[in-house]
Amino acid sequence: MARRPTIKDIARQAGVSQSAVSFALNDRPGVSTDTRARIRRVAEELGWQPNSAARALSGERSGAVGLVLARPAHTLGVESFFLQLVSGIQEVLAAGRIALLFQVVEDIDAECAVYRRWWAERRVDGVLVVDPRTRDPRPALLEQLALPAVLVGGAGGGAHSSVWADDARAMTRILEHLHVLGHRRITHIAGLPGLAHTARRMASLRTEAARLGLGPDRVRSVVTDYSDAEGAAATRRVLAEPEPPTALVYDNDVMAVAGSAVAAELAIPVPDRLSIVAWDDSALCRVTHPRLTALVRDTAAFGRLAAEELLAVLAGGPPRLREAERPRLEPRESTAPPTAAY
Amino acid sequence: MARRPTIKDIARQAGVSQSAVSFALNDRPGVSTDTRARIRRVAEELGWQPNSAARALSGERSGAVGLVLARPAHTLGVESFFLQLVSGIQEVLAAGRIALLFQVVEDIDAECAVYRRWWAERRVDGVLVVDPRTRDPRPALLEQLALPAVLVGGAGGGAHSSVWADDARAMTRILEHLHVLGHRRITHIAGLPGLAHTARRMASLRTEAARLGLGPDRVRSVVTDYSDAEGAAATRRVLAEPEPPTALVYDNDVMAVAGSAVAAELAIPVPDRLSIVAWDDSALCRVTHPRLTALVRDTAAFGRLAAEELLAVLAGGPPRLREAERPRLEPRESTAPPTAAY
DNA sequence: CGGCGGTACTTATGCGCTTCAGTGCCGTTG
DNA sequence: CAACGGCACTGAAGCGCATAAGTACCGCCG
Repeated sequence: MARRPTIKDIARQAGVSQSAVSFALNDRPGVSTDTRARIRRVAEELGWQPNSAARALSGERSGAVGLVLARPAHTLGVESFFLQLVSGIQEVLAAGRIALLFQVVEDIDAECAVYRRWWAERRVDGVLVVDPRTRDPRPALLEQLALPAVLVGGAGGGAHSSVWADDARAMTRILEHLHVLGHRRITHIAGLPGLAHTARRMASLRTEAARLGLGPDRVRSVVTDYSDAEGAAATRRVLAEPEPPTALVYDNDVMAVAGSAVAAELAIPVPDRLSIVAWDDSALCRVTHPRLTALVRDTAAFGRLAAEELLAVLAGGPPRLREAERPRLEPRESTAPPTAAY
Repeated sequence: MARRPTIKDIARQAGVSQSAVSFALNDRPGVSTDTRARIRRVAEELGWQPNSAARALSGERSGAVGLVLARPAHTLGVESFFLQLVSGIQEVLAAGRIALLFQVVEDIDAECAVYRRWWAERRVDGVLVVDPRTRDPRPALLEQLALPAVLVGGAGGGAHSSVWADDARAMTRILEHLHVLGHRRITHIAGLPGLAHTARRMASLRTEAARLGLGPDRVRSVVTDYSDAEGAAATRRVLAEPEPPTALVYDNDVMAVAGSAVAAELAIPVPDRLSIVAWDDSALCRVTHPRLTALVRDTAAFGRLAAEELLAVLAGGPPRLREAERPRLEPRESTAPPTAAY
């Protein structure tokens, strides 16, 4: 591998000491404008870039942050959420020349092990924690390790910053949409019950249903693991009931599409006899026939917000609770008034 | 942040010098079995882990490899391929305590810039290059930088190792399946024409069609950008022709699902009047109705193979061409003999 | 019994950078 | 005019580890 220039090379060529170079390149006082410019020029010419290891070693900053995704292999990858999120995160990180360490593991214990290792190896300056849970061991661990973190989708509170979306309000919005159309029997096909946002959505569903005068016999949640298989199974189950719901709200796009396939298979017309709403929009919702009404969020923006907040925390900022842009309901062909005939 | 133990701490506590500790922990000769065991025990007790920056600085190894994904934002995330691949990659890397730097960028120029930066900053020891192209600037760049690399899905040749899947054979298999069923007018909805594997598939399609005595008027490829939108558009276009194909082969699952939705919309029964095959299986292929016949590959295994090869290259091994497990065609309800009536 | 080779260590140096404690110089001030 | 403070810069130490170059000791042989 070709030898890469160091500040020593720059110092020699510019006729100054190494520390002058370091000062100049890091915008620190103690170097005259002329000298600074000269040093900058030489650095440019030589194509110098700081050696991240050396910088990390002396500066106590690794210049990298971590993100670990704990998902059993079979639920991996059909969701559009993550790559979008990561894409947004990196727009912000790249500007600050921060690298992203990414790891996918099987479960939350492995995730904790990764944090410990990253901490011990000083690999990362901070982490983005996704999929916050109702009973979550991670914040305590990270606090103990004093590893800066931002909870992506967290509810706030505790020592860490959170960025969050207003799930409660979004759920209210969806229910309102369905209620106005005339639906009175609505089932929410929820995701993993342990996840904080699932709990928030379920709670909001109950509250809002009560407000509309609809009891748990008419509006309720059933939980799944987010996979297409469980989404389909849950759909089959509720549609087989004597008084099936006239509308289904799915916690992600994959389950919504799976559910819509089940309806097709059972020859239940959508939206005439069954309305379908997907939480999170993606190409999937537009490739089904009919296309699915979906709750649209700007996931990349969410990622940007999370990354910005992590940078703020790394810069010494206080923990904050930051709300993402409000999601928007995009009505498509899969929701309509329930036909009286059914 | 709590102070993390260093080899100095271990040395003090074990009553030996720092180098003895280094030797002991790195399985190098020059330390007695007893001392080695004692040092190991102390290290264990203190929960010591090597500081990656220090190791990188003195050892010239960063202990990390990189993967960059160049995709325009809108085509991101609906495919199951990547997270599966990454998941497989990490199974192998985690065992060797290698971290993965992951970056998603807009295009290949940005990707090259990332390689340059990683190289200059000594962030990574090597990279995994995905989506090889027919005219690809990346191998030359990486060779110039002397950055070890493995081409994931490459065709071999040149200075780098490749891991690849036998696309030609898989295409032959698909055509054979359709031909046996009686299909004579077949259209391949291909992905991005610049990608090497797309080119391989298209070439194989031509060769095999010729062998079966089917000219380009009956069997051909049309190119897209892999997105659901273009997949749908292409489907609409070819189905509107006077003599539409009786079978469509899609280069990914997303387009196959989009295409199947178009068929539903046009009230073209699948598989009676139109057979559909998806290249790459995922939950998507199982949530449509009918479920899609798909070319199943073990993508995680592909990732493992790629990571293993990269480790081999980093260990000084010669460039090799390694073939992944053969893909398998999984017939489902979307393929059947074309009904004579149509 | 001197020398020799091997084992089991220690000491010292360096990786590339940051940073702190100087040093020399100049202009200002009482 | 001596004392002083500030500026522009240098020198050196140190981050945690790897490693080359010693050193001390032991057993063995001629």
